[in-house]
Amino acid sequence: MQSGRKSASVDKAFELVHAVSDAGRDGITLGALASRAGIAVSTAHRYVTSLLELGVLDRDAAGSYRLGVTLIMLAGQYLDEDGLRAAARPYLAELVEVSGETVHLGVLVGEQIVYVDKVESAKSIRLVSHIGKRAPLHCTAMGKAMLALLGPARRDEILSGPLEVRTPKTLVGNALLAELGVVRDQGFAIDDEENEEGVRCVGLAIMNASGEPVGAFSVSAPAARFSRDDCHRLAPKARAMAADISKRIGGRTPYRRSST
Amino acid sequence: MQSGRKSASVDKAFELVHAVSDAGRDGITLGALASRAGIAVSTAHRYVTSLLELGVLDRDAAGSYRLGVTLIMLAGQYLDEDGLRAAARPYLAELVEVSGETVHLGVLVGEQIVYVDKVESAKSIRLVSHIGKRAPLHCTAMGKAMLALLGPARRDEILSGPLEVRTPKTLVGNALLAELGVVRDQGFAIDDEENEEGVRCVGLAIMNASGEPVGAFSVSAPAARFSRDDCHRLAPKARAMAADISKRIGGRTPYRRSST
DNA sequence: ACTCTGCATTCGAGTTACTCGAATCTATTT
DNA sequence: AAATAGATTCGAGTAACTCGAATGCAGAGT
Repeated sequence: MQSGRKSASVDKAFELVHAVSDAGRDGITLGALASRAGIAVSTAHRYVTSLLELGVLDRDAAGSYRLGVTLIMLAGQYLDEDGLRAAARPYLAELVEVSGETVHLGVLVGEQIVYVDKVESAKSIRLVSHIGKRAPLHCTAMGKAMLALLGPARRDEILSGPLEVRTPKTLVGNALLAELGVVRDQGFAIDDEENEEGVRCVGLAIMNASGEPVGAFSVSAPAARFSRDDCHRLAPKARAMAADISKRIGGRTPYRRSST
Repeated sequence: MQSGRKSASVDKAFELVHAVSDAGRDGITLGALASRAGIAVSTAHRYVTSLLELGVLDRDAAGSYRLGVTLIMLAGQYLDEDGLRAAARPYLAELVEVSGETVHLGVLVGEQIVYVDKVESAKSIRLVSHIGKRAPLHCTAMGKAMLALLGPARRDEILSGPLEVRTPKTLVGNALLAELGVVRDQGFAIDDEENEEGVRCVGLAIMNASGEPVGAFSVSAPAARFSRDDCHRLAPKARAMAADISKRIGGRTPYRRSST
């Protein structure tokens, strides 16, 4: 095998980083790391040495490996430079104003949403959430808004995978498929306690120039004070925003096509 | 040259990532990237191919390279697992309550602070700030709080470097050194518009078991409504918190030693 | 319509820097 | 003091890397 077109070292290094990431709060030892990543201990050690020096990984008091602060710095840089985020910010802020609830911005990554921005409402009950957190597509407002606009092939590929039933109200199978039709028609998605009990959200997708959904935003609030009607009342304004944001990033207007 | 103790590939890959990070909002081309990192274009291409596939880098519409969302996911994971952050959270929240102003948590990385957490005040004038953002040590409340507790050798090393004068009130040279003495004595630092005009902060360091400052927290507010007296009024409570947080992460009580 | 220019991508020869298992070192536990 | 678990170093062998040059591709200029 001569020169492939990518770097095995880089791939393995990030496999290690992900292994550390997956290890969670307790960290992980070198040996465990090596076996998870499927490489020899001594090799893993070599990589880890570099990653430590770079600050991508870190060691805790017990000597276990953790993620390092370099990741935070890079992520901060990413957020500073993210065009979608910059374009969406003012709209999100306005949406918090009019709704009085917390607003999130997410991007589509593989079969998940990654939260990249959040504007919190002044109200006291804070929904715990993190920038960088991931969430599934099928049971969130942002996710369903994007799924509804995805090409049928890609969409079915995602829907055919295992879909976690997170609450009694989570939709899967044909019910979900039907729901996506409704989402496409009305131009927004409602997560009616499908992802987390007691939390209701409205979500809308943002499109790029090729007409693919690249991200979405949502308004989330405790179900007790945020009814389905509230969602519908918010929708016209939010739809105009989704169109504006999409235009700002050079994309198309979402929800303007008929599709299977 | 036989087996060194670290991986050249990993080092170079991250040099590329940093080069992309430094490139800023406009992204960067492969050629420019290669020359900045000091490697051949074809080699850079190989690395970049892997980094793209991993989502660490991304390409924009124009084909320029940008940072990718994988960094956000990893950073989110880091924040979830960060012990200091977990230990400090409740205190920071309480500090926002009592002060009514925005509170930040930062860690010491090299000669800079990296912000890892923020709890915003309800008040409307929002100080723009980002998790992941970096700030210098010599002209911030967090930075001075940590500098004051750093070993003299390390401290002088940092102070002897070039120190940016950011505002008319920024302290450098002997004035700064004297100020650090005051900080050590009183157990907290005040940034009196030294980093940014119109912004005043109180900062306190958090220590690890070896007695080194590993992080700090600060209360920041518009100078107009946050006087030096306000800072002093807040100090006793904040000092108790710094001690508690340090203890929680297995560290010593800060500001309890005499030093040069 | 054609060429030019800038950049991305592929290719192939040469060799560096990687990979692995085993040995050694270090720290913690019994 | 011995045992255990993990980190670190070593050395032989070779896979995967590096570089310059060639090729491919798209947009700008004439």
